[in-house]
Amino acid sequence: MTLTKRQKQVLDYLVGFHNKNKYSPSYEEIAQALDLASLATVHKHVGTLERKGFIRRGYNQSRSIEVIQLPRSVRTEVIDRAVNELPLMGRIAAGKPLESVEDRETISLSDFTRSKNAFVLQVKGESMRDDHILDGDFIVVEPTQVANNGEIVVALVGGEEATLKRFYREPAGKIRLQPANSEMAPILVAASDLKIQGRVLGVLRKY
Amino acid sequence: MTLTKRQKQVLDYLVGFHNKNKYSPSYEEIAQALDLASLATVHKHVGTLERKGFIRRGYNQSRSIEVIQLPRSVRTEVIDRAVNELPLMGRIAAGKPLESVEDRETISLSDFTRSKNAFVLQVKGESMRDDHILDGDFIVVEPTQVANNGEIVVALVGGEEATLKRFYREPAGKIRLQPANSEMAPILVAASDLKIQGRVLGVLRKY
DNA sequence: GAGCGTAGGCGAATAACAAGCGAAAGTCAA
DNA sequence: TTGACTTTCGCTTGTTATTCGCCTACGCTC
Repeated sequence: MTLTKRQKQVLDYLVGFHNKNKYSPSYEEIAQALDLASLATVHKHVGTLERKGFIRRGYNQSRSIEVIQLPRSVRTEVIDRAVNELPLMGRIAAGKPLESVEDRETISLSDFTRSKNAFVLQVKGESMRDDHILDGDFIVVEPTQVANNGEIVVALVGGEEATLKRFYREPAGKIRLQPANSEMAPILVAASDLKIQGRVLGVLRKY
Repeated sequence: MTLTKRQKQVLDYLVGFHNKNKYSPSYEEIAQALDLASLATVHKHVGTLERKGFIRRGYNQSRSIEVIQLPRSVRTEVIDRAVNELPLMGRIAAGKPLESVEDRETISLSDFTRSKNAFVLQVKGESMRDDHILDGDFIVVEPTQVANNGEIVVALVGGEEATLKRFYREPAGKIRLQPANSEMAPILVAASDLKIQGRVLGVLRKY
């Protein structure tokens, strides 16, 4: 159940009043606080809040309004969001102080996966350095058997060695696995000797 | 069920608004936030989100949109696994077929944040290229006013321009902001002209 | 490339509901 | 019984949601 703006104001007042006085206000007092001229309006608000389950009260009993505590699920929701999604505040180097941002786009790991069963590997070695993937970085990998030219893949050469390289088709059914490091030579293998394990969707780095 | 970019923006706004106000926005307010001229468009988006099961609402009732949270049981399996945590399968370039993995370590965004209120910025420009941070990368930023030598910081120079640079203290109360790009010169400023906005905890890149 | 489905969009008219009023009548506990 | 409350009635006036017709753009299939 949700509240409208006005209903929330009424509820807030009820909570505040009770916190202060340990008893609940009369309709007259509520009307004054909310600048209402008619008790009928107050009555309607109170009725609505009761119907929606935010308060309880005794029929015809004065000052009998009780605020019902919110269940924990609300709190959990907030925390879960905070942990798993980070707000995207904008772009940097645009020349602005990046303060007040109302957009509230968010980033979560799912933005990096798309397919449901991606996994992460930690990179060892410098073979992709010139592609800005460093020793210790984490790569998000989508399992697949095929790849397109130029994509970064995790591949198994000759059934033994797993490597991280860029993938290129060459003439005569050959595949070239190209490291991004001028000190390393490309690997040329027959397509039959190569088993692609996955394609790289993203990179994560932790300082 | 998946969302389009626009739909996600709408949902993000709904979540943000409700977190802030504890009640939901009117269609008018949604339209303004998303820069839409017609309420009909908002209505269609809201309808779609409802059909896809992300929100619930009362027919003809104002401000009645509720964002649906998955029950805890489902959440643990689906979200925590697929969305927020990815299995860490091991290290690559170690020479193994990376199949059978029993370790089941996981990576989640919270591994990148530590502090509770980190946020994300998208990098524009090439100023940190030699540090392997590229145009379009996302950086995870922890808000802070201080930094240590050599850390990458988001800083405001002269109250106007926000930049991403490495931070170094120099003699005589000067600060040097060092880009990681041989074509760019370092910036030297008095400490009083510099306001640090945050420190970079990590980098996320999406291909 | 024509045809089709879906997402995203616009404005304006219409329908529902929320919020308000005043006055009178009803309840309850001291 | 009385004073301090709460309920109820009919009616008005915002505020919001819904709907209709029509448009563009994109990706897919035949």
